[in-house]
Amino acid sequence: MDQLEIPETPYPRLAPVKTHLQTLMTQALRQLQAEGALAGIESPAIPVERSRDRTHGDFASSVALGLAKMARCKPRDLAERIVATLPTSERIARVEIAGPGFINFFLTPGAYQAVVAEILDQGETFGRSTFGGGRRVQVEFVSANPTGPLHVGHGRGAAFGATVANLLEAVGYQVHREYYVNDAGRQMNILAASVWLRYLEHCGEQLPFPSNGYRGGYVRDLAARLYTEHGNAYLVSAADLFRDLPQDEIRDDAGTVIVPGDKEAHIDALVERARAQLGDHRYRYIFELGLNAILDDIRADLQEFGVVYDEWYSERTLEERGAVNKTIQRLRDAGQIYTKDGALWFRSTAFGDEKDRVVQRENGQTTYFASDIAYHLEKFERGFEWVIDVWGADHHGYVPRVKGALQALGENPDRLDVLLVQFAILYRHGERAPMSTRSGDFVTLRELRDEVGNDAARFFYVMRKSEQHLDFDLDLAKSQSKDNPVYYIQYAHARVCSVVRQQHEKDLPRDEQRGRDHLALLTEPHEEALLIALARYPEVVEMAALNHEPHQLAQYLRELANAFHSYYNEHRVLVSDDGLRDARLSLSLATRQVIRNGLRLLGVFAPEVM
RNA sequence: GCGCCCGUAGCUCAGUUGGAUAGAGUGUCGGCCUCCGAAGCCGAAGGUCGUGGGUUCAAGUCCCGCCGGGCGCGCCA
Repeated sequence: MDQLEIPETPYPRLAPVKTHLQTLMTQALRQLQAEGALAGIESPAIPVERSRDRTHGDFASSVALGLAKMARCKPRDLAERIVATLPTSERIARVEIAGPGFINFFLTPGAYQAVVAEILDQGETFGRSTFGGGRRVQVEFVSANPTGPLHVGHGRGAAFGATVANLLEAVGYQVHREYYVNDAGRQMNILAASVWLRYLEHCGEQLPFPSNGYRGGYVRDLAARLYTEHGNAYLVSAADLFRDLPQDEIRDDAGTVIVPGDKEAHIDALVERARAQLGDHRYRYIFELGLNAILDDIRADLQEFGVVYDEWYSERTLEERGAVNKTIQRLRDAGQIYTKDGALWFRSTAFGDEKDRVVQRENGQTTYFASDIAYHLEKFERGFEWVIDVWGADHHGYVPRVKGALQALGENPDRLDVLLVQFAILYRHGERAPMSTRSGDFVTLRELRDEVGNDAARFFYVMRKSEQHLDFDLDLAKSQSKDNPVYYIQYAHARVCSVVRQQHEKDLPRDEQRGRDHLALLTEPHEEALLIALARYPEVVEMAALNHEPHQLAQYLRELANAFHSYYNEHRVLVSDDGLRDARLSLSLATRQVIRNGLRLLGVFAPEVM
């Protein structure tokens, strides 16, 4: 499993120029060692990074600062010796020592310009790498219970998970995208009961709708559909139905308890009653009706959002195979199960959890946790070397118990990474949009997509670090101006397309080879800045992928677009000189390619015209 | 109370895994279209990085204590 870990060295696999510099410095250090200096020092990882400040060159290394103590000399002196020993390279214009002992590298113009040809050669594969070596990683995300339509919170998990998956694929992992469908659990029974109760109301029955039932409008819609298609075939007396049930908990609109009760016991009993009164066949029909309608809606919603899955994994199939009971048995065999108060408990405290957890309730039902253990165990058994779960941050307390269970079963919990995504808060006209799941009054993902469009939604969702609360400004997402980063980036792409159209309209000849032959003419400061931005792309993709940080890519694309807009504003592409014109067209096309590649990873469309 | 996450420009956020003088966008103020799309560009102003210690050549970044905000702490999922 070691090979799956993100390498300890902060510089796992770097863009060609960086590795080139590292190689040169490694050679220099070896040379110094051969000469007797730096005795006893193991060849260290050599830090090289892009300089923040242009006066510090293009790349900087702090090796000398790190090794000075062991070498027992001043950092600047060590830097001097390394630089003096450094092999020459045509990609390096000059090397300087600065500050406390940094080694600053200044690249030759040719080293910048080469990236244009590289991008044009590689096309849509530019920025991809083989870092992952084809290892199989599973990314499970969204996995919302099919008890209602997706809301805006799920949307962030969808955009984030899909982008993380795309990024990992881009750096060479074999990615399996999966949605875990909770189609077996108690919540589904509650949905079925809710639909049926609304149906009874539709038939004219009076009844106290349970506090734990699903109240969304879609439940009534399903109930109405049941009535339209089957009339009174599912009608029973509501009075009989509710007789002698455990007292429900009743609250007023403000959420204050008016009548105390056990809402869980109430709803469970109600589900049982429903089953008994309807009989297996009719009950099953309503259950399936609700499940299928909602799941179809979720599937379509995500697909329209550009989120596609390799597999929709059914919890029910786990149960039907007996996997849940088998897993509990395995935990029991491992000595980690005990009985208390009639329930079965997993001793998760033995694995760092705060308290032990129930896997089977007193009434015999296995818990959500139990099937989740079975599911995660099965992920490993299916051959995934690395498993990533994307969860809402409110589930963070759940992490230790799942990892603990895996450990108890002899699996390595480090093979599971749980990425937590904070909620998104919608703002409209500077005001917080109401968002309450309790009453069923929430903004759905579909409503959001309809309002701001898929592109803006995808981009805004991943614009911020996932563990950061997201303020989603609806008005900004809809605006078509530079204020809106999505339009800003897309506009840069469309602009290049427009230049190409102009070139055709003006009948200006273009020769790709001539463009490549004249890349050396790209020496304007704006051109240099753009070339550097383009060269950074593979590094950005790699860092974004390995750290699970799509926002890095989003941020980068804005910077790249800015570099292009600035250049475009300052210089004409379609100049009369053939060589310069073709070189600038090549640069523009390379920019378009990178924007397109980056947006694709984010699931955002790259338009030719806007 | 305990645990996890977050405190960086008026606002929304980055900050290259510990590097050099902390950066963008937005907002405010001021400039740029006879010229490839002004859905754009350029400039100015704006900071005790919540706070107090510690670690070291070097801390916004790592450790500890406070302060403030969010979430979690069910035989719910």
